[in-house]
Amino acid sequence: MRRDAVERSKLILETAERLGYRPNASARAMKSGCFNAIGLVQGFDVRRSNLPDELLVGVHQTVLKFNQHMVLARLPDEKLASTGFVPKILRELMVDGLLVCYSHEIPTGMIELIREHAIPSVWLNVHQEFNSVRPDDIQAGRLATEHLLRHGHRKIAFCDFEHDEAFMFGPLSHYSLRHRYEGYCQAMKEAGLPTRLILGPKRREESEFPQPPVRLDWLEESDHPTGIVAYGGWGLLRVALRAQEKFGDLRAISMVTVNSRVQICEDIAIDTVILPQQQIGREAIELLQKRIQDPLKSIPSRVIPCELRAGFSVKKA
Amino acid sequence: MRRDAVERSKLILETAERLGYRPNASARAMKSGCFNAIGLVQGFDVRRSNLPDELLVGVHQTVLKFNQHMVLARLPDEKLASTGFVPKILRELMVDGLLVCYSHEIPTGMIELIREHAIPSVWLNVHQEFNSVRPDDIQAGRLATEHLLRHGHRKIAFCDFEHDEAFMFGPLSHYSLRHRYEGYCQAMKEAGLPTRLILGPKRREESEFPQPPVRLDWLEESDHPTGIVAYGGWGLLRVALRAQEKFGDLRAISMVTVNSRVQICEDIAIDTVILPQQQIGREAIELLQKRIQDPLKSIPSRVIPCELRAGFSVKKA
DNA sequence: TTGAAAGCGCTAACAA
DNA sequence: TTGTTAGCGCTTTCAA
Repeated sequence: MRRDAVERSKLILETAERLGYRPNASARAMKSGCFNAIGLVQGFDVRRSNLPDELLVGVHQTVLKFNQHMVLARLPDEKLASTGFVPKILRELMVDGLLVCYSHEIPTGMIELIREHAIPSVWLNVHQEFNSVRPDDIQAGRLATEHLLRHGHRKIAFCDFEHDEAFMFGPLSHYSLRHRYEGYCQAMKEAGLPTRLILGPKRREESEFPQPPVRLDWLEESDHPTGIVAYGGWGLLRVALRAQEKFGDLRAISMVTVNSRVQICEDIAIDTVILPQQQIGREAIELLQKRIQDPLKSIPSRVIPCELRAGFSVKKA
Repeated sequence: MRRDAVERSKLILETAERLGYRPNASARAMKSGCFNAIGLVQGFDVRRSNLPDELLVGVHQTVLKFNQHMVLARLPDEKLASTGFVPKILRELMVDGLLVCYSHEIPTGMIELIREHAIPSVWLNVHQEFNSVRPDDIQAGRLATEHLLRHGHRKIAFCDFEHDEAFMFGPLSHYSLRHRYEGYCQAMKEAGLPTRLILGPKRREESEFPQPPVRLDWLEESDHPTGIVAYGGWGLLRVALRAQEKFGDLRAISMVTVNSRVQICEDIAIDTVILPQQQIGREAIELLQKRIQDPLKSIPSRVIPCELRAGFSVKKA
């Protein structure tokens, strides 16, 4: 009997497949009351809501584990600012929760819109106490600095070649810049060393030309820094090339940066504090499951530590 | 009466909004028989299925117009190769059509899997006669070459610093490389000039270090090319730097490349044949609508012409 | 003009 | 163990 049943169910499954039967996800959703879907909300502007590939990989892997799928909602930034526009993903019921990816200049009303509609949501890379996941940028700054200190450097500067001071301490900058700088300052203070902040002229839109030159004047000082902790970006190449010119060595200035992956600069792999993007994606989805289960309960944000990956851009001082 | 009805319906809509009512997309899908959703299928490996941001923007804009949303399916490449694994997006009914983004090394069985399940689909950036959208890479190669010819160059080479010959003419390379080369050859032949192909040693994985050096030996020849058409990638920077060293001018060798956007190389905007990614995204979605309406009818692939955007990397010969 | 009901495909609960 | 049915939320159709 039992044996019979097993065989029969097997036959049924085979026949179903042969006939190309596929269960209807909508019907199942309606019955079960949940969509098995997570919405990913971001803007059209990449810089507003940058989503590194590594993070997406983490997200997809985890979503797969929960047998969910992702619904992508890329929202037109201008329309969102204007009155009354509500994107489809908020207007209709179609996902169980939202992953919100706005790190810079979050569109007006986005936050209220999401709260009003009471959809369980988790934010990526924003500095808020609850319901978000982000890397520990303070620790990242520390790690980078301590790495240079371990190599005997004493004159270490923190550099961001792409932003000026007004921007860095203004309302439009991302907290990660200030946090990494803070971590750098902490490490320097603990080592009893003075801090130094080197900022650049503000660069223009990426597609614009010409860009203002990267600030390299500090390299001309007799007592110039021997190591730098960089916020990111491509300025490091210019530093290396200038070092090549001046000291005959691309690696004359030791450099550490913070990034999602190791960046190659003139065939030199940069020593990098790796942002744990994949893990961030994973934990964000896991956090979101909890929020879906109990939408009213806010959950403390998760702050994920970073790891240093040594390259070839740091020498003994 | 009529007036009354209008006011009443307004009141109802307001109340609905106030109470946070949102129609259930699944219920609607079940009733209407269509999901108003497009699935985007890609692999985890970025190089296998690269999806430039511009293309996604075009896709999202168009999908918005049709009141659809995107479902993202990132498929684990290994599992797909192994027997029996069928991803959720194919296993269940949840989208009206698929946008398939595999340009390189399409996983075994992916094609049959999609055909077997008979889901209307459009492929991106593949060389097939029906149901795909891609840029006109032959024309791209021509445009780049003609641009150099117009500037008086006669010794023009086609370069790809990242692949060797075995790869280029082997089964694993992307058709776009051969097409761009073909376009280059056509233009040179029409001008009565000899062609020259410069390939590099194969580069290793992006994250690996060190990379083999870019081939620059041709620059040492007395009769070296004065202009190059490049397939893409970062080799141009090395050429410019070598030109700087040798001729005291970063722009001594005129360079044109093909890319989704203008690339800045040592503050020089490269003359670029722009791949019309946004339009590709748009047309792909439009094509997909037709396929959804009539799934049995194959539609000839659309080949989108490119445009040249002048920069500062081409000088009169 | 307004209201009731049927049915989309599925599953969980219930009856045979 | 097996087969039947109710109902998820929506829209369309039909009846009042």
